[in-house]
Amino acid sequence: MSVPDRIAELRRRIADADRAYYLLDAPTVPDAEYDRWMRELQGLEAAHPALVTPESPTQRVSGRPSAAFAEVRHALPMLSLQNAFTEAEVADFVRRIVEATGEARPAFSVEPKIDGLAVSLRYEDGLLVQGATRGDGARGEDVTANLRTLRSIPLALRMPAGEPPPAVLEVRGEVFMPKAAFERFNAEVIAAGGKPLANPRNGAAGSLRQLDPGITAKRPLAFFAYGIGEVRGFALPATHSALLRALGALGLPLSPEIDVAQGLDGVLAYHGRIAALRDVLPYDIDGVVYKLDRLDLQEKLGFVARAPRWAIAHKFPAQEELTILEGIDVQVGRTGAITPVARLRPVRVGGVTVTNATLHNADQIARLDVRIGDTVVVRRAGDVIPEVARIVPERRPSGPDGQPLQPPFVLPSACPECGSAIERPEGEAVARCSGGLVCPAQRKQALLHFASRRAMDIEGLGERLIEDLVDFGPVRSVADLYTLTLDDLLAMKRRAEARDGVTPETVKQGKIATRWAENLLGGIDQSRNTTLERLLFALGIRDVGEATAKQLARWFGSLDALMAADVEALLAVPDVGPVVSARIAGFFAQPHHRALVERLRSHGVHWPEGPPQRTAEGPLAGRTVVLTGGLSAMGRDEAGAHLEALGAKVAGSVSKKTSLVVAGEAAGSKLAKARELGIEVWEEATLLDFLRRHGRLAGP
DNA sequence: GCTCCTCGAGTTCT
DNA sequence: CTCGAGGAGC
Repeated sequence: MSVPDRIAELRRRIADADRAYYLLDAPTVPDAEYDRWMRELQGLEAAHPALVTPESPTQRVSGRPSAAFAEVRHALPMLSLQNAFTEAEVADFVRRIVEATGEARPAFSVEPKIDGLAVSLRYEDGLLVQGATRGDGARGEDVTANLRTLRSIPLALRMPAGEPPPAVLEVRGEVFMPKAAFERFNAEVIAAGGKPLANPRNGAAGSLRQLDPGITAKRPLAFFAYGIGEVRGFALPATHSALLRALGALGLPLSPEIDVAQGLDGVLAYHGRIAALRDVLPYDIDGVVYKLDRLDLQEKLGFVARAPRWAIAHKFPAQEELTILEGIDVQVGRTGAITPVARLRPVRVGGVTVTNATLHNADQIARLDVRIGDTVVVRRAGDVIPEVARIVPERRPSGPDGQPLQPPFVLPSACPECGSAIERPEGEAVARCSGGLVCPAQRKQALLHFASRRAMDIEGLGERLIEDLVDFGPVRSVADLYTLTLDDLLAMKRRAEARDGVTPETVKQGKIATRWAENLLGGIDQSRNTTLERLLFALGIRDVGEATAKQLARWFGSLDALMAADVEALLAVPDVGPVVSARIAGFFAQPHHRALVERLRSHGVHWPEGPPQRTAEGPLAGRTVVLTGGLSAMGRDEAGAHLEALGAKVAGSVSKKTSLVVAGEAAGSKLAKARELGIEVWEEATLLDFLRRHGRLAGP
């Protein structure tokens, strides 16, 4: 056998073995044999460098660490999917498809929704030339070198003999870390004294973003294909399921659970079947995906705001786990609100480790009847925030008499931070510390709020620094921030470090260590230049949030006009009723609040003032707009500011009164609601076009 | 007085 | 995101 033939044979055997091992999970050759082939191939290639090709299995690790990842523009955007959490939502989805297509019982290509990260593989003339992350859907990162190290990703498409490869074939799919491989990998890392990966999903994402492909190569990653992007010179079959089979024939790995289901009952049965398999599947999933099978019908249905109308992700209900409630702490908020927080024995729920969960208030504790030591069900609801769903009464620790060891939990009657009485007004759910700004916790929260991005936006002033400023520095009220000197800050730092028993870095390192203090002073200085609405919000008047502050600023135009307004004048402001109006008037009636405002002014805090603006003007006057999802060209705030400048009222939630919804990337429940109510929806491009036409944006 | 809309406030983890 | 409660309209 000639050397080129032998090389070709070895490459084919290795590729087949890779496929069997990673895709079919059924090794066909012993590891030793595989290693022998690989070594032989490496030897032959070393002796005949001219025969080395990029798609040879020896070339998976290119070895050259890239400095950073280049940006890749996807030829066709990588789409997001609508989500459904209930059978009713799926029924709606199927009904819409039935109505739009006239098919009584449409066929769906169905697959598990793998919890990994989406990538796009670009094959040109049959060879893998580029691999990219999803990014924002339009642009991702070039991670070709890293993806090449995945043994389940073919470097070259396996074409049937005599058939030419497609000129371009972009394959979309999911990179993930199989559960068993994740456990094995972490066990090894821990044994070696390293830091384990948090969960398979993050492990996969982190591995792909390694600058050194050599590291990625050591991570047990796998890939499943689920769709395509740009295609040239490749005859598309009639259905999505046939397309997937075709990808499989080209050597691309597919989830073995892929199937075809007919109609609503079919997809729901599939959902049930996969949910039952969830724990035994070798990879993490968070739901299943239904795609209308016929490609011609897919095209007919089209897209809404970057999500196809012909596909939906049917998510599994929030995951629940059992753990032990080790204690209940109480936190004091900016308004004095007392919030009980459950301290939990750390538990992994839906991919993240949960140690805290809010218990909201005393009513919630009573409703749940949680006691320290109880076994509780922790759930990650609404995708993110963990909550204690219920307790497991059978597991409550009890004494020999059968009585619970722990009494029911009662909120303390004195504030843990300042000792002031905790009061709960009749009929209200929240209890509050009565200490006001005497309470250090409230003072710190007030400062944090004042400095926050949406208020005065003081860069460099975070939670940690505020702790020290209040405990060891001269800061008692927000106005004190504007008289701070470098010496104050360094003295404060020394005291804080002395308490912590740290060698004073300020002394040790001299000038370098003053950098943070200079940055903070710079941040404070910049915040002097602000707007009336930011200042009003920053003052932290109860029930005056961003929206109300904006209304007040517009209505009165100047701070003096607002401060001079009585309860009656305030009632005339939109969205201000008796409660809020009394709070505002009450706030400014207090001499120390008036003095605070004067101090801020005299220390250079300033903002533009103007005449009252009590009516909206512009092309969007009278329209209420809601922004949802992520925009790529600008932030949501920025878009909102543009819309307001054109006369729109920008609201936070969708209702009958909403006249327009702008849906960006990964828009969720608000978009769904807008559709349900039949409200006009714009995608980002429409918005940008509109802004351009009204002179809010330059260029095309 | 009832009901629907909004807004405010608080929260978790990476 | 969710809950509670204020505002506004009927």
